[in-house]
Amino acid sequence: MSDLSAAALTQVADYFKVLSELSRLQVLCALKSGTKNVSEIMDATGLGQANVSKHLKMLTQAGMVKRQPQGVSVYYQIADPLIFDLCELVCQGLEARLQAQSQQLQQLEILRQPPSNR
Amino acid sequence: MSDLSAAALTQVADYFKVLSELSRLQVLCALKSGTKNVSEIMDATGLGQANVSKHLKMLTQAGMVKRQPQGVSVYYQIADPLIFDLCELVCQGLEARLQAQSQQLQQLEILRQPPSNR
DNA sequence: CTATTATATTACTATATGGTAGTATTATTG
DNA sequence: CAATAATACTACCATATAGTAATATAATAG
Repeated sequence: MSDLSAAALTQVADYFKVLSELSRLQVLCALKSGTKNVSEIMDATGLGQANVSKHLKMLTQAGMVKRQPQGVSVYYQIADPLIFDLCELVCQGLEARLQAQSQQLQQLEILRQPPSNR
Repeated sequence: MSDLSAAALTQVADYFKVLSELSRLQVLCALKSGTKNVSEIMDATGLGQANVSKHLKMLTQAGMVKRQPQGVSVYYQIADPLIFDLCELVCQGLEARLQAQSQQLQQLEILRQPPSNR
């Protein structure tokens, strides 16, 4: 757990770090429906050009996205569908937690009823 | 993809962000084998006291870890086993990528054989 | 070759955060 | 109550990084 896998854990942490920014998740979501070039990604996400370019570089280096120049523009596509499995799992977890919280709130509501007699 | 789920994507990003640091993954791994108090976590990870405390706070707020004071010490345990499923998936993905890379290296090796005759 | 368009890179600022020393808080013991 | 031990909090520094403006590079059209 300590020495041996510290390097491995670092790689896992780095992978998660790429997925830990709204803008990059937006780029990935924009590519979920299919291949897009940089301009199309900018339109889909509303992010600036330099910004999109930077994020795409990170995503490419992380192996999550594949880059293919085509004429004057460059098309990108999802290279690692695992990403969406991960997001799906996290969403399910968050959803479950929200439901639990709303249940707790309901119970508080019940307790908050003013005493009917006394 | 754009407006509606931006808030949802932010939550997903925040979740990943908690998992995107080596120290926090080390804390989680230390807790994988069972409940531990802060001192034990410090021993297992080699992290400083204030540092562990801060990370534990983040992990608790993210719902990944459960806090239970017991006498003078405070015990923590994994509250969300999903974490390890996520790490497992990422590890598998990284492993697959490494294998592919080593395969590519092998092919390069073959090409690098010096011409036997001429 | 020149102009134009698409993308990438660089330099910079503002912000966020990991680590740590010092201090505060809380529980236990005598 | 005083002393001690375990944990939490605060203030601070150093570093990393998201966003952006300006510039560079590459490909195509004329």
